[in-house]
Amino acid sequence: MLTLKLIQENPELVVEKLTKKNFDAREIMKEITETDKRRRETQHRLDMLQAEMNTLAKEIGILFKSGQKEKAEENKVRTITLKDDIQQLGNELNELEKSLNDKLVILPNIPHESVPAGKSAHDNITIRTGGPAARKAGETLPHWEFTQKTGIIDFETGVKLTGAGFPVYKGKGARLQSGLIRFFLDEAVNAGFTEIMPPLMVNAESAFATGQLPDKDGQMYHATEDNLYLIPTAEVPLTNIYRDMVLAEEELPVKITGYTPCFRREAGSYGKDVRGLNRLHQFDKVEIVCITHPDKSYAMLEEMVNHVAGLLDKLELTWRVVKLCGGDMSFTSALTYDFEVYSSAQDKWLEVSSVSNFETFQSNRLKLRFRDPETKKPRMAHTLNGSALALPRIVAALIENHQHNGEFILPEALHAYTGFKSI
RNA sequence: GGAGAGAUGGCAGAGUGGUCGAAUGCGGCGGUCUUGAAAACCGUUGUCCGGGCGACUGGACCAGGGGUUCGAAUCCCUUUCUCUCCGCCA
Repeated sequence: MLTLKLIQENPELVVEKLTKKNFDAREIMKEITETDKRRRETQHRLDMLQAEMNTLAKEIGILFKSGQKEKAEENKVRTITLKDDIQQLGNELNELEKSLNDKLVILPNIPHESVPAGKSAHDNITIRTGGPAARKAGETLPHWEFTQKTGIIDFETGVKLTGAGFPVYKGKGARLQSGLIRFFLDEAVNAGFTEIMPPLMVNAESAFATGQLPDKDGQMYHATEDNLYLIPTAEVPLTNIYRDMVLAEEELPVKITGYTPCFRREAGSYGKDVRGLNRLHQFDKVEIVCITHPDKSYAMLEEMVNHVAGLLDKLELTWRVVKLCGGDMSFTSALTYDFEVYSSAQDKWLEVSSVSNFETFQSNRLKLRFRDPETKKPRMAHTLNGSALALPRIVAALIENHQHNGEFILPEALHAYTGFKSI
């Protein structure tokens, strides 16, 4: 959520910057400005009435104490209309505030100035590449064939147990999963992140604070009986740890990591893009989350990008980093880098990580602040997060790029984690 | 799941209808003293929303929501959470 202050002080700038996200904010901004103006006026009138009421009540109290009952009763009569007015204005104010909030919540985050204009993924800009040269397309089996042949991932049984998109990992397939998770966690801890094991379900308040609600309602599994949501990413519980907090400046930057399964309904996506591991309802991911001083968030973003690049290098995958264009960025992000790895078997780039700076967009909803030592006042911190990494497509890419004569040879970095070198 | 008790400022803890944003202690910050520090003493000490160029000023906030009352931290209802006991259980 954008801060009201920014909107009040510079509405034209907000409109202009949001055009990069292909979001026409003119109409909504006009409404916000008007609603805000009315809200302030109403607040002011209400405050005055309440002040009057307070004095009156105080006077009545004094009159009663000094035994002037008749005079007190006289004053009481005057409070009746005041009370009505206060009630009515209070309702008006509530409605204005609600209406204002409903409008504010619709506005996406303002993109960083370096974000390229564009409509779709085609307009993203590749800024870095790494890893070995891509293999020739078609040399290897796609992962869904390889995993079926070797029996390490059983999609059919997943369907039997739960439904499509819930695979069962078996034997070396399961060992590969748990090994990768520990590998990613170790790497994150070595890079200074503190490991957290959060709950896998969150309440609506948490889902709202990180922006999943109301924007992505319907993408999360919802346990209606208890009104809890299965987390679509560890970002939700990890970031919400710091909801409603004022941190000391020395506590920054916060660097935390966590492994969780992630649950996504993925309503409406079918077809060949969802084949095999490409899109699942439940998948494993190690997430990294940072909270920084506003001046240091972009340096942190680079650090996170380097961390992910290091992981992909150790896994000996062919990767590239793209800077997302305005049209392809998420609602909440100010700047996002996507990592993609090349799969020769599928002959395409698979998105395996997304690293973003949200600046104060999440903090504002989270009420996540730090105390500025200069002013001694709370000030909003910046939040960032990234996948480091999401497993399924990494597994797909590993299998599809590291086959030699029908055998999947694991990258050396994983040997200690899996206890075997090939499948 | 059943019975009972409770939720107050950064923390501990008073306050059971009026002048209470809230005693007191601890902590924090500033100062006096000191070569420096400690101790002692003095002062200060939340957040949010309005109004004002500003000094300053109005309002809200005692877990959340609703109610009673001229007036609620205090009374009533309700939700959530915590604790104790019982039951169940990995």
